[in-house]
Amino acid sequence: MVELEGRRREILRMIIDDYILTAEPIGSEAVRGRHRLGVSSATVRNEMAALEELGYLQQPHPSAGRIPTDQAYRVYVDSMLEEEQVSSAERARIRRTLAVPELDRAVEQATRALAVATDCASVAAGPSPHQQVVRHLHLIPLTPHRALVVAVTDTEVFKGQMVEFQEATTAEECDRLSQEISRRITGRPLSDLTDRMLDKVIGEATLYQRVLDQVGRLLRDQILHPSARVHTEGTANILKQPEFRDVRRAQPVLSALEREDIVEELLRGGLGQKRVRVMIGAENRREEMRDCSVISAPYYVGEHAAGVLGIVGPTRMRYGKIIGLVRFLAESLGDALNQF
Amino acid sequence: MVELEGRRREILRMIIDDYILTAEPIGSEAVRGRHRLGVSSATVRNEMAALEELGYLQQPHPSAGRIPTDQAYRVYVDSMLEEEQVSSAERARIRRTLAVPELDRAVEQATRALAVATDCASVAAGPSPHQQVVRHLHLIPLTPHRALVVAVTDTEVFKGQMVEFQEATTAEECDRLSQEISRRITGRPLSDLTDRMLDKVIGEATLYQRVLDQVGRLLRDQILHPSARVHTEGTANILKQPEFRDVRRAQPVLSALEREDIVEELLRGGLGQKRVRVMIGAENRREEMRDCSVISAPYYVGEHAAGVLGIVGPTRMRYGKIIGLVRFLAESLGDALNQF
DNA sequence: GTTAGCACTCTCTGGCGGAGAGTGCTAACC
DNA sequence: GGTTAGCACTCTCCGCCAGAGAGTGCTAAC
Repeated sequence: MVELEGRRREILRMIIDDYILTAEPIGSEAVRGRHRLGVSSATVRNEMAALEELGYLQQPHPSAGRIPTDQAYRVYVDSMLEEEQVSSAERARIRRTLAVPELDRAVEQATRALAVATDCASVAAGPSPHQQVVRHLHLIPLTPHRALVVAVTDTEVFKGQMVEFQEATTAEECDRLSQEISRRITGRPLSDLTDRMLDKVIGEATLYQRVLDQVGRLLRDQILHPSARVHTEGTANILKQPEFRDVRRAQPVLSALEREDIVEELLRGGLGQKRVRVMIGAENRREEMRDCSVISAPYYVGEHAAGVLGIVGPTRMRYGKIIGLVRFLAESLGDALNQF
Repeated sequence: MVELEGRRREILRMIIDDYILTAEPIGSEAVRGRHRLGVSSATVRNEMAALEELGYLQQPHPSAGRIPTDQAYRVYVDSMLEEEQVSSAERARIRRTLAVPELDRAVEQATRALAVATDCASVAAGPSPHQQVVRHLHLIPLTPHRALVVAVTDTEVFKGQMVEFQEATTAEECDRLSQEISRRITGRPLSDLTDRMLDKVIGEATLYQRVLDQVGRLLRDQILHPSARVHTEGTANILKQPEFRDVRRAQPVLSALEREDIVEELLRGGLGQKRVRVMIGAENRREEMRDCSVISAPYYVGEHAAGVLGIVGPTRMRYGKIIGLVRFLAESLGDALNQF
């Protein structure tokens, strides 16, 4: 990729800025007129032709203005962006909504706030399962044949599931069993908890084989299996964008956003990143998302990235504003969670 | 409303049947041709004019065919419908997906199955909160200052929330407190659990005032507050319907379906109904839903209606097939839940 | 009561022409 | 050499029109 310098670079920036606001192809005269450029439209035209040659611009049809390519958005985001600060009024408002006593709900609130503020679909993934450690595991006896098993991880997520005893079991037996399982499972990262390991734990208490199976299922399905940890909000916002006025374009995107596995896949990469990550158009692996950008950021609990949140919108989006918002929400959510 | 008899009634039925399949206005010639009617198109025209006069048909524009009104769908559903049976292969397939060990997930699976089978948006509301009784309430000590409170209702729903102690509390104290609260709250319908009642319970244990506040919040916000109990699936299916090819028509519907309070409101009435309820077009109170029909049915756990599930689709939908499916899924979900 | 026939109305489609927007190219200019 | 004015060219968009097609309501005859 060729480095852009001086005026040419400025012109590209103007075109992207204008296109983001208007969603209309930008012509040479519009560039010269709206911004006080000391050159004629013919000169701008020459530059624009060069920018097209370099792969930064494209024409929807031969005599229309130009629109930015994914590559243009890429340099725009990487080196032309003025990240907008979130207004202090909005900061305060958002912080208040995050003051809820539970991780899941705080994440949900953050997702919602993001959807409202950006007019995009907003997504979040909860704690990355493989780094989690089960801190507590309790069996709560309900009837002689039923109990509720509750597991709490180090990131304060808890999950429960009903388990059934084959034989009647007293509350005391249940307590004992609870402690027994707890002793072997807690403090150990869930990523270690392969089926084999679980079998070993189970082997020593064959009487409660079935209960242990069920506990294992809880851990695997509800805590390890990450899809249940995805939040999505504001997908209908996608329809407000002019590029998705055509239902046939919008439908695949909305369908994809309904699938937790796809959302999880979109966000997964963001966890490794230190800060805000921007995936533009075809940079997203998913075919359905080739007209969309995904902006995501991990949120931290203590030192480790507990999860990711972000937005999905058209590639033509207000990157400056939205990156600022995603960054702020990731930080705020982290702050809120750290208060636990 | 005038009773419809004989041929006129048959013609209306044909028009509705055809329109449901084609989504195109139906003309007199089409009615005569597709079904072997022993009369000419002129006669059909006379009948159609009468049906329009009576409010059953309308013309999108003066020289188009006719389409059914909400009123037409109403008599269609009430008295012309052959409810389609769900194929035994599909019955088996759906029953398998519902065999999960937990109410919430069974409801989720049922909603998903419904969305896939009907190509409509599918919604469900969990157990009606006011009829619920808390059966078990446990405090699980995590640290000296934190515990997880878990409540289990008679419909096997459980919810948890973190609570904080102002002063360090031992596991034994925590257990004692747990039993104390449990004794006073369990077995009592949640609808009795007004703020005043809660205060009375709390009054006797002022030391743990704050914990009790938090327990109260759990019960009110998570179990009483029904919005968290709404599932929605397949909203993007709405976009597949030709009547929603125009984004401006689809957007309000999708936005409404994203709001849990609206979905809950749509379903609420269905709980009282003994069986399948069909709300057609403007029969729905919500302005956004005037182009949609909602078909819902309560599912039973034992003798009492535990929740409602159903679909939202265009008024032009295959009522026969979908009513059959909703009925079957409500029954199957009830069966699945009764096995607990 | 039913039907054939017909005039009427409306939509839909394709073609056409002009306006408008934007371009690339060329030649002149600094 | 970079810049610019001018111009021909291309393409979309819009309104217009005409013809085809669909469907109707009305009338008069059966």
